[in-house]
Amino acid sequence: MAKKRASITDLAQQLNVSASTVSRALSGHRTISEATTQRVVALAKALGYQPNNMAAGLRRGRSNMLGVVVPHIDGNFFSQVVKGIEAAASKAGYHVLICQSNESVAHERENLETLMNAQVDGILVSLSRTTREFRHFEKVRKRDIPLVFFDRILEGHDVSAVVIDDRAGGYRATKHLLEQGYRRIAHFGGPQHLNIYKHRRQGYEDALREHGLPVAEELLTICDMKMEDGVAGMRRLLQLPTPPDAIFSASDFTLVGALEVLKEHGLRVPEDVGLVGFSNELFSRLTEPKLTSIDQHCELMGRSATHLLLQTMEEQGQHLPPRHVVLQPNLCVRASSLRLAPTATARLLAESSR
Amino acid sequence: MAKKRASITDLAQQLNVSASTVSRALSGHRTISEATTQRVVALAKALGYQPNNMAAGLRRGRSNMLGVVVPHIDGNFFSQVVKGIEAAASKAGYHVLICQSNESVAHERENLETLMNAQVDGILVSLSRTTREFRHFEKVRKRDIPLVFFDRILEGHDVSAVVIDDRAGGYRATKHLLEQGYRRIAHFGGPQHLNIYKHRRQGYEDALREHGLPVAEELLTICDMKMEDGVAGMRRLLQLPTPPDAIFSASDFTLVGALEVLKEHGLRVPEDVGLVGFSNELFSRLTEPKLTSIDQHCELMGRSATHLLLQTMEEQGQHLPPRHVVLQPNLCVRASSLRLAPTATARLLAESSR
DNA sequence: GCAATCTACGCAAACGTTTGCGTAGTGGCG
DNA sequence: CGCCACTACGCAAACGTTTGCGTAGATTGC
Repeated sequence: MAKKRASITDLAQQLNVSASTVSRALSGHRTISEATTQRVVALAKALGYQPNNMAAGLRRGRSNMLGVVVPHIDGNFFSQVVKGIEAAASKAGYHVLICQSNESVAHERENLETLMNAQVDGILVSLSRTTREFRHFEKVRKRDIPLVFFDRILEGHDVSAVVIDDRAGGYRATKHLLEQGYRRIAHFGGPQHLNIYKHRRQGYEDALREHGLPVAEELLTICDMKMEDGVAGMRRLLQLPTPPDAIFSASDFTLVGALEVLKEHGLRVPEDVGLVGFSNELFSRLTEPKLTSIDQHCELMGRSATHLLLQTMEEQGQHLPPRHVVLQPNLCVRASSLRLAPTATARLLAESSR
Repeated sequence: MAKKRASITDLAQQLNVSASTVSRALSGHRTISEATTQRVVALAKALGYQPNNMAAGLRRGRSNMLGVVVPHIDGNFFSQVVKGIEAAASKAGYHVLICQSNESVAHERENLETLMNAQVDGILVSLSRTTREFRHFEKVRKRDIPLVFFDRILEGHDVSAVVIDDRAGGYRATKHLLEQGYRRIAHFGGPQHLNIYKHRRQGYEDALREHGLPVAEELLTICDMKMEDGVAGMRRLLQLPTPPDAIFSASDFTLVGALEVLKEHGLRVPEDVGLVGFSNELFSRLTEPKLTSIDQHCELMGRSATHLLLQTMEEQGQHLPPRHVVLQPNLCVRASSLRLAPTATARLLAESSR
C-alpha cells in the first residue's frame, strides 16, 4: 500500500529517456547503446526495480507460470519430481504452481480449472489413481495449452509424456529375485488401468516366463497399494497350500505391511521370504531388514518432463506429433532380497547402499 | 496460439453493452439490472469465458497469489501443512506458489526474490534450519508485502506467526515417559536457535524438574536431527557409565537411527529403553516397535497460517501489531514407550492407534 | 410541472509492459 | 552534394480488466 514500487516509466523519467528504451535496455536489446544500457541498469539496481510480471504477461500473452498436477506430494517420489520440475522451470524463468489431486478425478478436474484460471502457459500432470478417462484434458487441449504427462499416463492418447521403463523395472526386480534363488514369486500390483502398474506386472511376468516358470493367478494380488493392502495380501498368500518364497511389489508401501505379517508369523526376511519393492521410498531404508527397491531417479524425471513441456511450448502452432521420453530405473539392492553367500551379499550391499 | 480466448469486450460486443457493464455483471454488481446480468452470465458460460487474471491483477494491483517458502516438502509435516494452505487459499480465491529452501538460507533468499518477482500478495514462511538472521526478510517488509511465519520462526522479531506449543509438546512427551516409569530420560534436540527445538527442550526440562529429577548435561544431544545423528547420539549414550532408560527426541528421524543402534546392542524397546519422538512422521507407524510421537495437526497449521495472512492482508496500511497463534500438539501413544501393565497398555494403544 | 432522486448503463483512464514503426542524427560512398 | 544505410531512440497502440465519474431516462415528491 505504502511504497509505490518503481516502474519502468519512473526509470525513464529519471533518465530522460522513453519507457521503450528502458524496456529494451533491460532486456539487453542491441539497438540500445552501451552507454544508455549501463545507465538504465545502474538506476534499476539502485531503485531496486522489479519488473511487473503481470503487466509483461498481459502484453506478451503469457504468464511465465507452469502448472503441475500430482496425486500428492507426501512420499518420496512426487516431492522429488517436483523438486526437479522447479529446478528446471526456474532456470528457464518460469514459476511453478503445484496442485494435489489427492488421487481423485474430481479434484484433478478442479485443479485443471484452477491452473487454466491462473493463466499458466503449460501443464504437467501425473494422473490420479482414479482417473480412467480423458475428457477433462480435452478442455485443456482445446485451449491449446501445452500438456505433458509424466509417470502415470493414460495410454492410447496422443500426448507427450515422460515415463520410466516400468516393464524393465519389474523385470529386473523379478530377475534379481530369481538370481537369488527364489522360485515361487508373488506380485502385488496396483490398478491395472494405470500404465505403471500394468507394465511392472508385465516385467514380472516376462522374467518368470524367461525362466520357464508359470505365472500363477493365485500369486497375483491387485490392490490399492496401501500398507493395509499389503497386510491383507500377505495374509492371503500365507494361507495358500504352497505360499510364495518371495514377493515383487509394485510399491514399497504394501511391502511394509507384508513385512509386518511375515514377522507375526515368525518368517524371516530374506531367508524364508525375499522382498523387492518399487519407488525406493525414504522409509525403505528404515525397515528391518532394509528393503530392496527400484529407484526411479525422480528428480531427473521432473527435469525431463519440464524440458519436454518447454520444448512443446516453443513449437506451439506447428502441432508436431507428441513425444515420449523413457527413463531407465535402477535396482537398489538391500538386505530384504539377499540370501546368497555373505561375501556376494556384502559386495552387493556395498555397491548399492545409501 | 490458435483459439483466441473470449475476452470481456467480446462479450460486450455480442450483447451490445459496454465492457464495464459486462465486468460489473460478472462480479455481481447491484447497479446492473437483473436481466442484463443474466444475459451476460449466460453468454459467458456459453463461450466458456475465463477472466484474464493478469489483466485484472494489473489493474487492481494484486495477483491473487500467495507465496510459500518451506524447508522441503518431503516428509509428512510440511506436505500436510501445504495441503492446508492450499485448501484455505483456494477457498479465498488465491493461488499458491510453493518454494523449497532445502534448509539453506541462500536458497531461502532466492525464494523470496522469486516470489516477490512473481508479484505474490503475501508470503508464508517456515525458516530453513540454517537461517539465523532476518535481513532478507526486511526487504519483503519494505515492499509492504504481508508476511506470516509458521512453525519455525525467529523470535524477537515483530512478525505474525502460527506455531505449535512446542514446550507443551516436549512437556507431555517427557511426562508420559515419566508416567511409564522411566527415570533417566535423555533428549535429542535440534539447533537451539530455532524456536521449535528450544521449546521442546524446555518442555523436557520442565517435566524433569517437576518430578524432582536433575537435568543432566550428559543426557543432552544437540544435533541436526538426521537419522545418522540418532545413530551417533545413541552410541554415545550407551557408552555412558549409566546409560538412559528412555529418550525424548525432538524428531522422529533421529529415533529411527537410535532404534537401530538399540537393536544392534540387543536392547529391547520399550522394555529396556522407551522412545518418544516428535512430528508423527508417516514412517513412525512402520518401525518395529511403532514410535510414540507428538502430532502437530499440520493441516490445521497450514489453514491457520493462511487465514492469518489473509487477515493481515486485509488490514494492510493499518499496521496493526503482529499476532501469534499457538496450536496445541497431541501425544500419539504407540508401542515404543509403553511398558506398563498390558491392560493399561492395550487401552492406551486402542485410544491413540492409527 | 419541475426539481430531486434513483436506476442502469457508458466513457475513458489507468495498471506496467512490450513492440511495430517511424525518424532524427551520423557517417560513408560515389 | 545527394543518397543510402545504419544507429539509437521515441511514439503510441495494445494486452484485458477495473472503476470513478458522468448521464440519459424513469420515478418520486411536493
